[in-house]
Amino acid sequence: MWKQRLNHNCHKEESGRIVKTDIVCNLLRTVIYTTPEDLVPVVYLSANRIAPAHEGLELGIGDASIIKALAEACGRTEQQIRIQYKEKGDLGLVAKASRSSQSMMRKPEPLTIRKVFKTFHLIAKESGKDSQDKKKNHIKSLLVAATDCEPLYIIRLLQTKLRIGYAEQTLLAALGQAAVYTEEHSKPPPEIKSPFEEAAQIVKKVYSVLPDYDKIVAALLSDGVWELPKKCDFTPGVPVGPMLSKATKGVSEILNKFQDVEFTCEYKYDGERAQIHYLENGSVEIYSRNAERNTGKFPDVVAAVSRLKKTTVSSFILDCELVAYDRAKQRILPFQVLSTRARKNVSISDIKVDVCVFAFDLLYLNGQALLQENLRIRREHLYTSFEEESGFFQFATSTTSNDVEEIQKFLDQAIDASCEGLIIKTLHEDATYEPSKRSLNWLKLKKDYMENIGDSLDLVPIGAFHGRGKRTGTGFKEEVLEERSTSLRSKVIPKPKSYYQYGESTNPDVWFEASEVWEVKAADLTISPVYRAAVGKVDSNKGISLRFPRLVRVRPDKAPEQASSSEQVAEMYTAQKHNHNDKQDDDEDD
DNA sequence: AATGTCTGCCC
DNA sequence: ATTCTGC
DNA sequence: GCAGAATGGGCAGACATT
Repeated sequence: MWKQRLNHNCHKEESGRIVKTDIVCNLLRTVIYTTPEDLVPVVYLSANRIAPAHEGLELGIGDASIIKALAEACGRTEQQIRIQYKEKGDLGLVAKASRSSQSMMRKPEPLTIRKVFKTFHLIAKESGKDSQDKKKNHIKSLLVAATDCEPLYIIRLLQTKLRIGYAEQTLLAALGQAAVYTEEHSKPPPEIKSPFEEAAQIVKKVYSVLPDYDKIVAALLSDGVWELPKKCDFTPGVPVGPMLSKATKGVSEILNKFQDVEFTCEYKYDGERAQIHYLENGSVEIYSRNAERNTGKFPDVVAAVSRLKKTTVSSFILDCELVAYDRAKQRILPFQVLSTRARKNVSISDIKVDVCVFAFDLLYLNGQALLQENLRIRREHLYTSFEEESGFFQFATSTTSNDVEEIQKFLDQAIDASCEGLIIKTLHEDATYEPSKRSLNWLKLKKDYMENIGDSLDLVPIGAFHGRGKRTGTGFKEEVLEERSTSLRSKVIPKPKSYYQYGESTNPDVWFEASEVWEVKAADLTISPVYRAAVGKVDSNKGISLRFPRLVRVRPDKAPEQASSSEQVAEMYTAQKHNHNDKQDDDEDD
């Protein structure tokens, strides 16, 4: 009764989301008709997940462990596997090409979805001494039993990189469509014109407020897709997908998009997104942008919101940014400082980096969902539900204006206040909270999105790593990438020049002669434990690196000698608002 | 006990 | 995080 | 415009190794 085979996943050659959705839809229909009890594992594997994000279950397996398992399973050295990985650019393909050398007395049982899913859970649950060996052995057992294209997909599932143009949104659509086909419970309501399309939207929306396949699959099987929103609603205690924003290039684009509607501008704080659930029974949970449970990392935040909620408040869900904060100097601290905080089972007395909550939205209050309310209403509830306390809990600074110069000025103020920029939100029109949707409703404006503004450096490529896919992603269009690759191929040198400065653990696949100049944009400059640009200028041992680096353009008009100098890089670092500490100077250059 | 490697998760 | 690409 | 797949820096924590 549980014979769904893993190689249902072998649809790499198909192109187009519609076709892929149909294929998965048919798989799901088959499972629903034949072995509905398998639908949960089928859906999880198909989503390339093992549990809801907020449950914190992780495989704890990466390329290194996979290479080790692969080497043992096919009787080869790790080095051989690594070389082949470089050739093929895909560990799954390496697995597929390797025949297991494990001598089996008997052919192992064929793999089933259930078996694979179960094994993934066993892998996730191994911990403590020798756990890495145990995880590796679980992987080997899967590889030994795998046939046809199964090794390929087992490895890719373990890497969480299916790379077949198929991911969560396609699964959700397929799930909705399959439910329409297999509807036994109720016909589509008469007002519904395109049931497949609408069923897909229903499942996506439900998943965005209740990201839990166990619950959704159970409800689909028992009551059907048209009842799904009633059975699976937003639930306090379970994280909602946080509303996201879209990048814009400048104030004029914003005025363009929000021509005749009222909007507000808020500081965009540089910290960690947090969704704080406070339930009637007094329990508190803090979730990250990606729905990870972070409660144990922020006991100070739990205390702050509990203390600063007004007495009329019995439950809430708060959307906010947690920002490192120096209470003595009343200053926001950089993200890099926040990231040094301890993460597990933190005691308030051990906290070394204080945090201020900057609150900007309220999704739930005293038993009532606010998601469907306009921002104006939600924000009023927010303001009346909490007491501000400097350095502990503050409302995000905001202003309401549609004047170009005022907004520009407000952006400058935000940057001066150590923020990344602004978030712009409508107050009435399209102003409901849309979980997970990268809708137009929220726009973000950062200096580094604006042309000719923000930090931009002229850099010389001196080393490179081989990519592992067909396309690449940090400012290189395919054509430019091809050009640069061709041009630099003739500049490859066997060893780095004696004057190159690089960390011991920096081992590029190829080194280049200094030959061309690239203009690179970044959001920030940071002190780096690995890179050595301008080493000694700002920190005696560490260099400077870029946050969110991307290629803007190649500068054929510039020679390597005209690239940004160490002095310039150090200056740019020091010029950043945060970095007005006092440090000494030293020697050297790039 | 100290150091190194790997992983997950922030941005 | 940002950016690019096929649909 | 959506969805997916590429890509970046840097930190703590868990284990493994020395």
